[in-house]
Amino acid sequence: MGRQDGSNRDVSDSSVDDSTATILHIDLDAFFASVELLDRPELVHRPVIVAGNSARSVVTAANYPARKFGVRSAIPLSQALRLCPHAVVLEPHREKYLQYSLEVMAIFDDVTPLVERIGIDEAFLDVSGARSLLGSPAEIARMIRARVFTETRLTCSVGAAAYKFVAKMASGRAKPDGVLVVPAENTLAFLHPLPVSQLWGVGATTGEALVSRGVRTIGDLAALPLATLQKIVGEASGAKLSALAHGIDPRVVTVINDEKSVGHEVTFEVDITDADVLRRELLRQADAVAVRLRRGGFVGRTVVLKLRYSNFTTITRSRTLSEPTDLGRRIFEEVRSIYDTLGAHDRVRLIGVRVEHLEPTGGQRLSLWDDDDHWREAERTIDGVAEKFGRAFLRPASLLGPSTNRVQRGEVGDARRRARGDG
DNA sequence: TCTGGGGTCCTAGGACCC
DNA sequence: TCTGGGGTCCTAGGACCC
Repeated sequence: MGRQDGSNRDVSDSSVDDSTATILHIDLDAFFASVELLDRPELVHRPVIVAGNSARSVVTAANYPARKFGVRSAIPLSQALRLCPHAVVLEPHREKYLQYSLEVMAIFDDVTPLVERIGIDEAFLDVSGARSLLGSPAEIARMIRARVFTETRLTCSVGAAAYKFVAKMASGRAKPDGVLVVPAENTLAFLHPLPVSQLWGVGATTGEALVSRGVRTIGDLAALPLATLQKIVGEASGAKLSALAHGIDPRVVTVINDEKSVGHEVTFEVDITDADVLRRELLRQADAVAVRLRRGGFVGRTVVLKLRYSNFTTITRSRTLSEPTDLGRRIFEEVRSIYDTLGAHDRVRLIGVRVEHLEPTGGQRLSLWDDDDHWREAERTIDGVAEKFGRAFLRPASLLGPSTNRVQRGEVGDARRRARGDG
């Protein structure tokens, strides 16, 4: 294991046999903050926080000088500024982060086709097939880090291990700007002394439940009888956590990541009581969700409304449709109806729309129009026609005869059904 | 001085079917 | 006759991750 003594950031001990550590986890350091600092080099040594400009913002990212004051991702910005009043707060620029992300991921793709992206700033790489060409995992890690820095001026940290979650935990302990290699035979020696809260999948709730029962380290967790653990965290989670604590992780690096739901939500700057404002927001979100569904080539079967009230209690209400949809109108109709049946309610802090149970539309996406404004127009046309003449009107164009207004409208419905693969 | 927005996975109860 | 059990779908909530 490199860095056992915490003295060197890199794996310079050539006696370490790293040939079994073929899974790399690569994590860009303080990613959003680092990207912002590329344009503001004069701030590099000052505490910098990236957060939205709202009274209810939370910290999106913080650089290491800010972290020294206890500033962490996801804490309220107001709290962060109490911890570190002289921090510089910068607004996020997601498009820019995406560009850098693509650049970095392209470097990973040069190393191996087995790249599993995790969010915008992390990835797993299976380099078992790249060793003969590119060297040992530690050498590959060094090469990737050098390329990332040369090409983007961003630093990243790399964990190398025989198992995904060990690689993930190793990169966390290598941060910032470091490498940590955990060969297979060192897996348990690496894991067992660590606090149980650091195990991937153990969050605040589970961590507290375990510590309150005297389970402090991952070693303690491994010693806990499976049935006892399952009584605490449930059957599935118990089996998983127990396996991880024993250094067992069957997950492999997977390139394909099927999307299972698409949603949008927003927290208002002040709580809202006006039902019309909420309905308008639902319409906006339903449209945005529909655009993303179509862009991805999906229809969804279940529509979910999410509300968070002023006291922070959060509810969800869902309905499964008889036919899956990618239409903003249809999604809106459903969430508005759910919302309206909820009746009188408290002040609303957050509202959101999600569509689940996605299916590919089958066949290629409809290419009648290229941009979403035309799509929206088509939706309104279809729904307008349906309201006026009934759904039966939206039959395949072939049944309607030559080119009239009606036929064109019929074609829209037909093309949409074909794009979905159900007609 | 309260608590973002994007997601995934699991649990649990009830309906319903065999 | 008063009672089983498995499987699946649906819904609501919660833990967790980035």
